[in-house]
Amino acid sequence: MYLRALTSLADDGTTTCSSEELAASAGVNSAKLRKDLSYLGSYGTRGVGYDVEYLRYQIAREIGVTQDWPVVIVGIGNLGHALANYSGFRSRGFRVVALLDADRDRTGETVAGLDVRAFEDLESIVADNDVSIGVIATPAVAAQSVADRMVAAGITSILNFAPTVLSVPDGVDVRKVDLSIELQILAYHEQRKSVSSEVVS
Amino acid sequence: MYLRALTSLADDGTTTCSSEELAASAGVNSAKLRKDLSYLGSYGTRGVGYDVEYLRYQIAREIGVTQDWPVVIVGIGNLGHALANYSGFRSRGFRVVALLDADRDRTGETVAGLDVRAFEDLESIVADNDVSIGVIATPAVAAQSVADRMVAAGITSILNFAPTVLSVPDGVDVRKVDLSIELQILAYHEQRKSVSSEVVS
DNA sequence: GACGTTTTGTTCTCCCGTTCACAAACTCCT
DNA sequence: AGGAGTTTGTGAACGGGAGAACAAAACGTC
Ligand SMILES: NC(=O)c1ccc[n+]([C@@H]2O[C@H](COP(=O)([O-])OP(=O)(O)OC[C@H]3O[C@@H](n4cnc5c(N)ncnc54)[C@H](O)[C@@H]3O)[C@@H](O)[C@H]2O)c1
Ligand SMILES: NC(=O)c1ccc[n+]([C@@H]2O[C@H](COP(=O)([O-])OP(=O)(O)OC[C@H]3O[C@@H](n4cnc5c(N)ncnc54)[C@H](O)[C@@H]3O)[C@@H](O)[C@H]2O)c1
Repeated sequence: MYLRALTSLADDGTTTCSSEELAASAGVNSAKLRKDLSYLGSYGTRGVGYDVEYLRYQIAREIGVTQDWPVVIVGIGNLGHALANYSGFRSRGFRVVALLDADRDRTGETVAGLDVRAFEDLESIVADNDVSIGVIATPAVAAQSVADRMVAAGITSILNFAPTVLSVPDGVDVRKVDLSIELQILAYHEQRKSVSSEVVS
Repeated sequence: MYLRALTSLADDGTTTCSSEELAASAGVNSAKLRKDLSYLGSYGTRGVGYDVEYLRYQIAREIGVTQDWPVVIVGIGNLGHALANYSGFRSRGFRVVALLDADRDRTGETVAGLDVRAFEDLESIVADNDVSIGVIATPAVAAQSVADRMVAAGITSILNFAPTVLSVPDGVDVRKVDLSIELQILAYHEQRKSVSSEVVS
């Protein structure tokens, strides 16, 4: 989030910023921001603030997005199409090297300038491109088996969009994005709002 | 997550489950699960476990997804199309009542059986359908102004996909889904893995 | 009806992230 | 050069979530 805020400040032509300003753009408390940054090193100047470009680079280096990370996307349906077409990944240090789908009808289709390839090609693509990050956008029932194949092929980080809990060996990271649950959380708070207003009225 | 795990168990024909089993399907610790459920009430039976269907209904009721929540999606680009076509929302208590876009070329297009309508129609759609949840899938530059319009129209919960911090009045909930940050988190751990293995070798 | 077994509900403790608050460090002005 | 003003970096206090552990409750068996 700080990286994003800094990039945005740099685009606006800002060269220097205080922890207060940066915290405001990132939407957090300034003390938290300073403590977070202090774990990376002492990149600020007391009485002055932080150099936007310098700090931006330091954070990018710490995260590891100064290099380009190759990524494969498996499951080129509704969501897979959107992800493949998204330009924001490229500009933030990620490069989609392959789109894979089990459906023979989709194989050969071209999405965002890339051919959709057969799921069987996973192993060779991962090996050839040194891919360590995989995205799962298949239906939930297929997700675990896709994850297993990914892990066997050498992928060690998975971003999962399917609404299912994946089990993977130690050493493999999984993050999941669950849009239905996000909506349900909103609905819960929404319900509580209307309940409490009913009590008032 | 528990709701999803219970639905999945119910689909498998399971009628009763222990906290241990349910925790395993949800991917959490069983003590945590029991404590979480205890906030809702005492729905289990000691020595037996939980009745799957009964507990499922109780959680759904608590969250507020026994009723259908009307939702509007603004920004029918790559991501908006995917969201509109997603059937999982409907089955989890949400109903997409309108798709809105500022681009006149998109207006009139039909996506997932719904006409894409002009962004100007927001106020009347929200009022007519009693919409309280809005999804933002526009570019980042437009997100804040869309959010402002939503709030003015009466929406009080926003799910934001644009990579930007939204500021909204008190009483309005915002949740954001940031896919680039998810990938960056994976990349960070990935980088640390390779650094530590280099030290070993 | 008493006893052993199973499983929940809850207490207690630990740990970690967040925030406050302030000393240290830097700049600028006189 | 020195003092006033500003802003960082960090020690200390706070709060809350997570897990271990156990008492209470239900069930089955004899
Ligand atoms: N579309 C959304 O907006 C959205 C929102 C939330 C969650 N999701 C989740 O994301 C996932 C994908 O959603 P979608 O709408 O794109 O579904 P989809 O059905 O449109 O696409 C799924 C794709 O995966 C492919 N596939 C199926 N099994 C496969 C396998 N074993 N190996 C490789 N590819 C396989 C299918 O051929 C298809 O192209 C689902 O799990 C869904 O629940 C989607
Ligand atoms: N596509 C993805 O997979 C993906 C991934 C991560 C994040 N995002 C984010 O989601 C958002 C949408 O991404 P996308 O790829 O669908 O972009 P897109 O450009 O394909 O679609 C954006 C849509 O929003 C509409 N729009 C623009 N300004 C508007 C306004 N003021 N009011 C209403 N509609 C307006 C445009 O006409 C367009 O149809 C972006 O902020 C993007 O950063 C997308």
